[in-house]
Amino acid sequence: MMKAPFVQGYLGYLLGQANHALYKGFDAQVRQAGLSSIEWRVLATLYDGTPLTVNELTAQVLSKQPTVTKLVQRMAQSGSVELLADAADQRRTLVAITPAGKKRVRPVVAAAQKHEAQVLRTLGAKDVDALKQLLARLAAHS
Amino acid sequence: MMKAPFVQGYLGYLLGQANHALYKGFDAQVRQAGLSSIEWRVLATLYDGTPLTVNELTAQVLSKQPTVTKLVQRMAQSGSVELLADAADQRRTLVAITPAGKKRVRPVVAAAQKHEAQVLRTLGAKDVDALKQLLARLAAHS
DNA sequence: GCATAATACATGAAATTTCATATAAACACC
DNA sequence: GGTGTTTATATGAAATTTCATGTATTATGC
Repeated sequence: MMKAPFVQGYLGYLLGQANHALYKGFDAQVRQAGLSSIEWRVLATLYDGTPLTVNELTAQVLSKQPTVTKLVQRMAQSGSVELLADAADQRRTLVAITPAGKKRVRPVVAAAQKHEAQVLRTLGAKDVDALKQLLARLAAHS
Repeated sequence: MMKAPFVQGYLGYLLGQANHALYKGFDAQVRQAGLSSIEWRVLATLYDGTPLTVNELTAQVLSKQPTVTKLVQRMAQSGSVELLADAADQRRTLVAITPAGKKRVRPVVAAAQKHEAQVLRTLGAKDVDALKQLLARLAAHS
């Protein structure tokens, strides 16, 4: 009997694998909308919320600050987002989704919701709920 | 009362956030060992298992094949891994961890286990177990 | 066994990400 | 209200990643 490799039971590994598996399910939709995975994350985050600062967005999209600065500059060029000054603090740059950006992600958001519903049916609503609770707790204090 | 933004309840988002939060906890250890996060994933995956092909490794480290090809070439230069031919299939390249590579990750693996134990105490063993089960199911069919 | 298709990996050029650092605005305190 | 500190973002150069495609090897159907 072989001892299971270290990573197999490691929480960080399992999280990564689950995340990857889930994303693969509709990566195709993201590409079809002409988006990269990180652009998808940006637009999904801004989709129905208020504008965020570069720093806030950095935390949301799990990347580094210079990456996000340049990413949103490119996305502003392509018209998906708009960069605004913050009157209350001139150091900040606010990032807002544009109507064109919304239009572009809308089908992907719909696909994501559909995909989520599919997972919900597969795993069962109760378990998905439990999973979300646990993930939230993990994100909160670890 | 404000409607919660779409992403807040989205499973993929929660997975990403949890993953990120967990990793931040010992990112410092990884850096201290002179590793990037992806090099850490490679070495953790190979740590106590058998050599893997580039393709297998690609799935494990959640990246693209050319990325992994070049990554392991650099890591072979730096002595952390070794690239071997597969006698059974000459198209394949096997990637194995070297003694030097093991030595370099060992403290990080230890830190990871310690960190995991910490999370276990915080969330409770039972819940962590449930979480792992659910993640495994999610990774299996989504 | 030969032709064709499929698989596994490598590679060059282009795009993106990252690190280190710069800049500029707000804050703290005397 | 000036000086030092911290915070928020930008930027240049270097490193990495990605896309498209190339090459070599194995599998398949005839």
